[in-house]
Amino acid sequence: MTDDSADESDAGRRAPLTGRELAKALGISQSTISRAFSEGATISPKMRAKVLEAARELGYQPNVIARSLTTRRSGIVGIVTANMTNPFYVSILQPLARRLQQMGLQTLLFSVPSGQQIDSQLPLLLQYNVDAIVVMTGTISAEMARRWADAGRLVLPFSYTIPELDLPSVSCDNEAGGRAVAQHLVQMGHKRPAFVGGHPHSATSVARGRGFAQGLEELGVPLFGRLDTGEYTYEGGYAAALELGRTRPDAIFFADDIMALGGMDALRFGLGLSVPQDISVVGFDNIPLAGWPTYELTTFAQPVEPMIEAAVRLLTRRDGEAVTAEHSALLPGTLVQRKSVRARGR
Amino acid sequence: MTDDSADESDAGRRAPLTGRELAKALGISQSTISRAFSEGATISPKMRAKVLEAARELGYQPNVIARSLTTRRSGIVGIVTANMTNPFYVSILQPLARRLQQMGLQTLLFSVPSGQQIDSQLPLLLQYNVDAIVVMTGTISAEMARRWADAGRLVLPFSYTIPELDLPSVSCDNEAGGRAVAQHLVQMGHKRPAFVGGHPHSATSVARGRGFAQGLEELGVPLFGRLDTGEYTYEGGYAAALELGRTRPDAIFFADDIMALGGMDALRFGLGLSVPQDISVVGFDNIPLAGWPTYELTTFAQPVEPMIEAAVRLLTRRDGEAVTAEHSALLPGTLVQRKSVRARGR
DNA sequence: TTCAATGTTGCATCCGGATGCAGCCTGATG
DNA sequence: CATCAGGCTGCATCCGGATGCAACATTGAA
Repeated sequence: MTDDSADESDAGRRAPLTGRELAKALGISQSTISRAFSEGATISPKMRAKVLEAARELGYQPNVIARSLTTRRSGIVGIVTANMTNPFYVSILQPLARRLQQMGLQTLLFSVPSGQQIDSQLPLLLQYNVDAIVVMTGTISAEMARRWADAGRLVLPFSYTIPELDLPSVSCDNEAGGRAVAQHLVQMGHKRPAFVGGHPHSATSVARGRGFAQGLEELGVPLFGRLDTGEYTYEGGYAAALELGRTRPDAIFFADDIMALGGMDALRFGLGLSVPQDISVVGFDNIPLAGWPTYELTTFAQPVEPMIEAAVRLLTRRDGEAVTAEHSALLPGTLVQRKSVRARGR
Repeated sequence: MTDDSADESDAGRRAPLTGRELAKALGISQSTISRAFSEGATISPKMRAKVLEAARELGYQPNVIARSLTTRRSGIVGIVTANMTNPFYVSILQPLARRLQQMGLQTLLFSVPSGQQIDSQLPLLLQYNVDAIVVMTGTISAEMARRWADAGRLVLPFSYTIPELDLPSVSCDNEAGGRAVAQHLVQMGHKRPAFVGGHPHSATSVARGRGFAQGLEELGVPLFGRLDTGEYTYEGGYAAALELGRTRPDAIFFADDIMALGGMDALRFGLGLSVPQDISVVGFDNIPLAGWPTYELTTFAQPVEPMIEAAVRLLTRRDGEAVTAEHSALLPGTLVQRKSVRARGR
């Protein structure tokens, strides 16, 4: 634009251009630069265009850190996760991160020991002016949740809920899913269906188990057996299936896919049973592995896409609108029938 | 401590305590607070203790954002990844993130479309004053790499290298791995070994393939077939195995495990072959799935732990010491023998 | 043509910590 | 007891943008 802009664009310069430098080059004030880059600021369209054009030319971009110092917003969303070995979480994490990126948000990954209270980690995240956190695991104290709400920060349990707190959450309708599985199994003629949960107190596991048990009860089939020691892992599912399998159920519903796969391997290799000839297996999540020919696992699919969209919508709300439990999204999933369930004659 | 500290600790306060507030409460200056929290600052041990104690009591923690504005360091490490569906990356990401956390560093997750140049994303990361980036995929232009080096930022290719650039990197000795696989297969009596790579130009795939080919050559066994269309995915491996399998090799070495698993399924379910009776399969990485009883995949294990330690060591270097390609860590892996390779008689 | 209302821009200051420099205090030395 | 060095602390200012308020420009109406 102006003449002395030339040396500013010198490729050799180290530090990135600051707003004041750009302002000087254009003969205007730093405030104007700032306004050109903020949405609703009072600035003439002509001036804004001029600034943006010059910025593009000279490679100026507002420094996010400095900005967040005053705005107290960072454009960063924290994601708290444990157990990333579970493919389901990965199949969430990847698209979620990418969607957030598209919306101009960054993703700060936070890995916590499985099942633990995450309170102790949160102040640290607050330090980074994280705008919101998506919690895929663990529990939060009411006290800490309140502190975050007070600070205008959204805490969003994803794919599970923390029943005691008034937090919005995004999850699949787990209870309906459990019920759907029960109906399917009964319809296919099963008489001795069993259930393997993740943890006895995990809200997710409890909901799926409850839906399953109620669905069976409604159809007059008793729950043949139950174990809550699957821990949402392959190994846990393997061990649980080994134990439960000896009692000869004719079907096992696992509260998630990775446990179901472990369970199938236990039934096949540990007990020498054949799935689905000797026993049917159903999972929950519909991770990619469930479709592999070795497993062909029938499973209740979580609506991953809609869940991510719902989360993104909540995360990109303008402040001011408080977001409470009423904004929760409880989305319906669908039963995906493959080959791990067989009709049993009677 | 002092009397008016009482109302500072009032649980109802919204914004976190600032250094100036804490200073006032203690009757000292903000500079002193700052010094108490920075490593090599000139401050008496007694004063530091007093400040830290009061800080703990009143819940003060220095604001990371403000700090990074002047220091130009943020304590954040960016991790650039594509293809998180590959369990290998997950098995790196999780422990790496946790280790970094232990060192007081945060992890900013950056997901880019697979195989793409990541240049366009990097300025954004620089905006966040990210201290370093760990690149698990993609390529960087020399220009951009230089810009980062100039800014005192470490760019660390992990588990692969970008041959043209003078960057340190952490990876497994892929060529040695390929050679070890060749030796094992020949020793087990294979005469028609084939190779499936990820991409024709991927440095990793090329190195593994070269080691394999050279190893075979040294032992006087010709490479029976080769395909570089595996794309590091299950589906790619499946397709490649289908194609290659028809030519009847007696063993296939896949450049990574996930392709190998796809390949095994293709051989078994697509071609009706039995592994290892009809054909042997070897992978690379040693992901958890490789040990599952359905697969029992023989594979060359990457030394994940040492690789992560090496990365953390490079990432936590004090500045000033330039880190160049000479600091690269090329770590040895080990062949894990399971049941997907069978000795072939004459 | 004049005055007011509206629209733009600049000035000054703030966000929370880091840091160069000056001033103070301590203790050791002569 | 005086003096000087070295160790600590406080003061002032900076990092890069955001923003309330005042000043100025523009436009339209009277």
